[in-house]
Amino acid sequence: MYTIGEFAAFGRVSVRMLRHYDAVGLLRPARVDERSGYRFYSNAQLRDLLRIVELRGLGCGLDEIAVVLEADDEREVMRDLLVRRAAELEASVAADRARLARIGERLRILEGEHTMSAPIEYRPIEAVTVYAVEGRAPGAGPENVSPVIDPLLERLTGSLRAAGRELIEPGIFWYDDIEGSEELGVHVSFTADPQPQAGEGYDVVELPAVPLAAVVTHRGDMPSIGESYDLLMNGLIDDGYRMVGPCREVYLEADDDLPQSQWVTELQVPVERN
Amino acid sequence: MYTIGEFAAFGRVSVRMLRHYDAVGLLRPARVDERSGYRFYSNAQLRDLLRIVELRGLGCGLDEIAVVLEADDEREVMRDLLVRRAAELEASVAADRARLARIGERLRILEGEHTMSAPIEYRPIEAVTVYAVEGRAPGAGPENVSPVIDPLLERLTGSLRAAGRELIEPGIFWYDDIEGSEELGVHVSFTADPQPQAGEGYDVVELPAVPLAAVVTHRGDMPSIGESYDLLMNGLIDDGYRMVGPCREVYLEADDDLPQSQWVTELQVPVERN
DNA sequence: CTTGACTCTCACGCTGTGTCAGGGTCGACC
DNA sequence: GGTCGACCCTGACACAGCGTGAGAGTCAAG
Repeated sequence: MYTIGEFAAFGRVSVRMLRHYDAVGLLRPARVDERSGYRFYSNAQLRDLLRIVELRGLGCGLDEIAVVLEADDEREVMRDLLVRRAAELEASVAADRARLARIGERLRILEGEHTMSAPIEYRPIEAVTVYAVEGRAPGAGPENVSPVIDPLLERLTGSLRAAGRELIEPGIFWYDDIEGSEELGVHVSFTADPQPQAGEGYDVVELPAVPLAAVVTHRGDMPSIGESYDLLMNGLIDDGYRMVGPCREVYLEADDDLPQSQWVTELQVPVERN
Repeated sequence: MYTIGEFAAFGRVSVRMLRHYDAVGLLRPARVDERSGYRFYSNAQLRDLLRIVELRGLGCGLDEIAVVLEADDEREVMRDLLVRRAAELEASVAADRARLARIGERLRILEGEHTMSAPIEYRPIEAVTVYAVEGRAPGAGPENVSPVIDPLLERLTGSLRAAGRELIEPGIFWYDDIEGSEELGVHVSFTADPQPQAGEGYDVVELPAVPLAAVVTHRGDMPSIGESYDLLMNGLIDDGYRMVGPCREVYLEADDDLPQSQWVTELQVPVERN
């Protein structure tokens, strides 16, 4: 029998936490003195405590730990928990890495920005007809969108080749919000023939003319395109415009045999004067 | 001027959050209708909103973001924040990696455990005099302790060699709690000469005899020693004993020219019968 | 005028932990 | 037997960032 203080010292846990574990039913003291309310723990419970501190150290939730402690086949449940937790950790590491990459990009922007001006043009855009495919990204931001783009592009080029059509530059991507969903609609397209023809695996879409758009030309690879987006968004607000429609990316020079650092992409966003 | 709903859609934030940002003073609406209480946002604020969602996405706290938005030299402050955040993320990734490693180890134990029995011996241990050095680890667990061990070992072997003494096997490590601190005392030692002699850079310590200790022999490398500790702790509780003192590790066969997989280490923990 | 979409405030929930206040209990020492 | 210091008790508030819900007011279109 240990007092709560001794017991806490064994597990290197705070007394507060032992009381909390009692309150939530995770680890009830073996005996509670009726008169004083003092908690007493048995050494059989030391084992549970060690489990708890270990699993907590791995970041498992108290409810998950409770399941393990109460399980008939502890090993089975424990293994499940650990495997699940490992998956979560992998995901967390991946997310953090993505964040680090974005921070790196932002820092580069920050260093360069004070020498760069914002060469934003404001001009109308003509309607254009394209062959397009559509997908969905789980959210905004490059980390969500990039992995969706590639398969879409594959699908589109595949379908167009199968239909015997040439790829006509420029490629045009655009994005739109989906009603009542967190997702982002992702559209990948190539310019259509003069007499557009429907076909299997792609849609014929007419992108409407835009009376006024803010346009910026991005020269460089795709990972750094966020830089140009940033410039565009901030610039148009500063210039007294506001976005009124979804954004388009026009790939003016983006051959596969050209290094990405030499690609030229136009970002177009419909705006209105304030 | 946008209503809260429109504004929320732009930043892909929930309406709830915009109200929250208002409440905590992070992003106050440009205008609030006196009669209805409706919030209205200007497009100049769109820029701040974009900053907020971006920095939130990177995991920055609202208070840190507030500092950036209110800063005179935004770029300066922003860079500081990003650099700091990057460091935090690195740390977080490292921590998660460590957790993953531990999970891997646990899973290995779990798979093996059902074929292994717990060959724990219970026997007295004689007093022994050693030459020792002492350090501190920031907490329990191999991830805290390992990085402390190596420098201590270097220091001890260095001092003993400088004093012209041979290293007498076995090496003995032990750990003890430090009063009123989260830290763990870490002691590294080698057996002393028959007539122990004090010297520069090491202490002469007599490890007291232990009336009864639970002892398990660990055969294998150091990373897997947690497995044996686990076995020992759980085994002695099951066998009806309890820990009454700090743990010792005795390195019976641990020459540097022996592969770690063939090392033999004895774990000794003072116990009492319940 | 009604209806439906939107907005308002206020409030509680989650997690795991620290901390503070105000008061009992225990054991040792005088 | 009294006193003191170390320990323990309960209960409450705080944290960060967001979800959810209740009950009520507002706005614009039909």
